[in-house]
Amino acid sequence: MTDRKFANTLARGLSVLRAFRVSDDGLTHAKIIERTGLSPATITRLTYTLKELGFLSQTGNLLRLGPAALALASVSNASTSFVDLADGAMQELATRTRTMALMAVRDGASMTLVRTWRPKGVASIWLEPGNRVPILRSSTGQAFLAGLNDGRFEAMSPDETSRGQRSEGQTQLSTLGFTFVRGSARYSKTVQAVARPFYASDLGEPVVFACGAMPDMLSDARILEEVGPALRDVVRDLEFKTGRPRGLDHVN
Amino acid sequence: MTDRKFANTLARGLSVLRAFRVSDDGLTHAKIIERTGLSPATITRLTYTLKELGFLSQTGNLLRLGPAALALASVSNASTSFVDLADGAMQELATRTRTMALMAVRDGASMTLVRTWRPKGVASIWLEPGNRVPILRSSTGQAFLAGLNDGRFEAMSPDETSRGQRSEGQTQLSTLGFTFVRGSARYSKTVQAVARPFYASDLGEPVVFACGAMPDMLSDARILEEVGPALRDVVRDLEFKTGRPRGLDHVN
DNA sequence: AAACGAATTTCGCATAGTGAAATGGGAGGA
DNA sequence: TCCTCCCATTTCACTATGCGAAATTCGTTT
Repeated sequence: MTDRKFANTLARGLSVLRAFRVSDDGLTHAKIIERTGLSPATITRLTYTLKELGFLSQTGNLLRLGPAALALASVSNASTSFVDLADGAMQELATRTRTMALMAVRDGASMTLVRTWRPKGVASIWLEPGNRVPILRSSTGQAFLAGLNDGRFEAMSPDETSRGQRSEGQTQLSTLGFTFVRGSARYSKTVQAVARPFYASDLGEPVVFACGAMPDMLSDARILEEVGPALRDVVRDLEFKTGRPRGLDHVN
Repeated sequence: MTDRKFANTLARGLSVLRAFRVSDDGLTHAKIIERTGLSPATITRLTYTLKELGFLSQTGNLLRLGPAALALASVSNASTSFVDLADGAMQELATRTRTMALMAVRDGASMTLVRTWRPKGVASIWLEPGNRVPILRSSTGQAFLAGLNDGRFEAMSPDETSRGQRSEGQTQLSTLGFTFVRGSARYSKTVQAVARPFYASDLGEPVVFACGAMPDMLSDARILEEVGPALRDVVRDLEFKTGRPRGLDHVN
C-alpha cells in the first residue's frame, strides 16, 4: 500500500468494528482475527484502544460493541431520517407480500443489511442487520450497481461481469421500475429477491430496498406481477416524500 | 502519550466521527478541526480514509456520516435491544409527566444523548441525540457516576468533586431510587432533571435514563413526588424485563 | 502435572503518520 | 479579467508509531 493519504491503522480499527454482526453474542479475539485477517498483536492493540474509547466493551474475553458505538449509531440514524420514513410502508409491504423486506448499503464488495422487516403471521426466510449479500449476482447488488452514477461506478474499477450486471439492472429499472436476477444467474439457490435502489442524498450513494423469499414462494411471475410493482410503488412514494433525488434519472 | 498499546491514529479517526451531531447539516473540514483540535493535514488524511471506507460521504465540501456508519449503527442498535424495549414506556412517561425523557451514555467527560422522547401535545425543552451534557453537576452525570462500579470509577482517576457527587448520587439512589442535582448546584440554570442509571450488561457500563424540563416546570417537589418515582418505576420495570442486572446492588 | 489454546507483552525495525509550510482552487468583489 | 480571501490539499523531512515474530503469561482440559 503506497497511498500516503490513507491511514492504515484507522482502517484496521474500523474493520474490527465492522466484524460484529447482530447474530454474534460477543466476539473473542480469535474470531476477530479470523474475520479481519489481522495479527494477534495488532488485534490486542486495536481492541485495547477501542475499549479505552468506549467503542467496545468486554465481559470475560468476549467483546461487544460499546456505548460510544451506540452514541455514534444514534447520530447516524437520526441523520438519515428516510429510514424511519420508510418503516411503516416497508413493514406493510413485507406482510402483504409475505416476503422479507430489507434495506441494504454497500460495504466493500458486499451489501450489508441495515434493516429488515419480517412479514407478520407467516414463516419466511430471515436475515438480520449486519448480514451480508454479495454484490455480484444478487438482485440487491444489481440494484445498487444500477443506481450508482457513472463516476462512482468507474471508481470501483469494475470488471466485465459488473458492467454487464449494471446495464442489465438499468434496463430492468427503466422498463419495470425494479430489478432482479433470474434464477439461473443467481448467487444463491435458496433466496430469490426483487430490488430497487433509492438515492439517499444524505449518503452520497444509493441504498437498496428489496423483498426476498425462498424461490418456490417467489416465482418470476409473482415478482413481475405482484411483488416487484408493490416494491416499486413503495420506494417511489418514499422518493416523493423526500424530494425526487437527482442521480437516478434513468429509473422508471 | 507513552502508551505503547494505544493506537493514536485510530483514536483520532474516531474522534472525527464523534464530532458529528444530529443538528449538523454536514460539517466542513474547518468545523471538524475546531471540534477535534487536529491539524488540517491530519483532517484531510483522516477524512480521506473515512470516505474511502464509506464512513463519511461528501457533497461539495460538506461531510456527513456515510453508509458504513449506518451499517455499524444498525448492528449496534440491534445488539442493544433494551433501547427498543424501553421505547414505549419512555414515550408514555414523557407525555404523562410533560418532560423530555432521554437516554444517555458516557463519552469522555460528557454524557451523550442517544435517544430522546418528547411529550405529546405540549411544548418542552428539546435536545437531540448527539447532544452532550457534562457529567459534573448534571443529574444525568450524577446518575452515571452513582451507577458506576468502584473499579471503573477509580479508573477515571476522579477528583474530590466527582467523589462527592458520586456518593451524593448513591445516597439518593438507595433512599429515593432516583437522583437529581438540586437547583443551586446545577451546571445549567435552564434545565432541571431527574435521572436513574440502568446497568446494561451488553455495554459493560451503566446508561442513564432521565426526565428533564425547565426549572419552573419541574420543582423539587414535583421531582420528589411525581416525576422521580415515575421514572424509577419505568426503569425498574425495564430491569425486571431484561433480568436484574448485577453491579447495581446499592440501588433501591 | 502436563499439555494445550488463547490472549498479551516484548522488542527491534521499517514506515506510517505527523505538522509546518507551501500550493492549489473556488467564490466573491472591484 | 484580475485580485483577494478562505479553505482544503499536498509536500516534505523527521521521528514517534504501529508492526509482527517470537516469547510469555494466563486458564482450561486431560
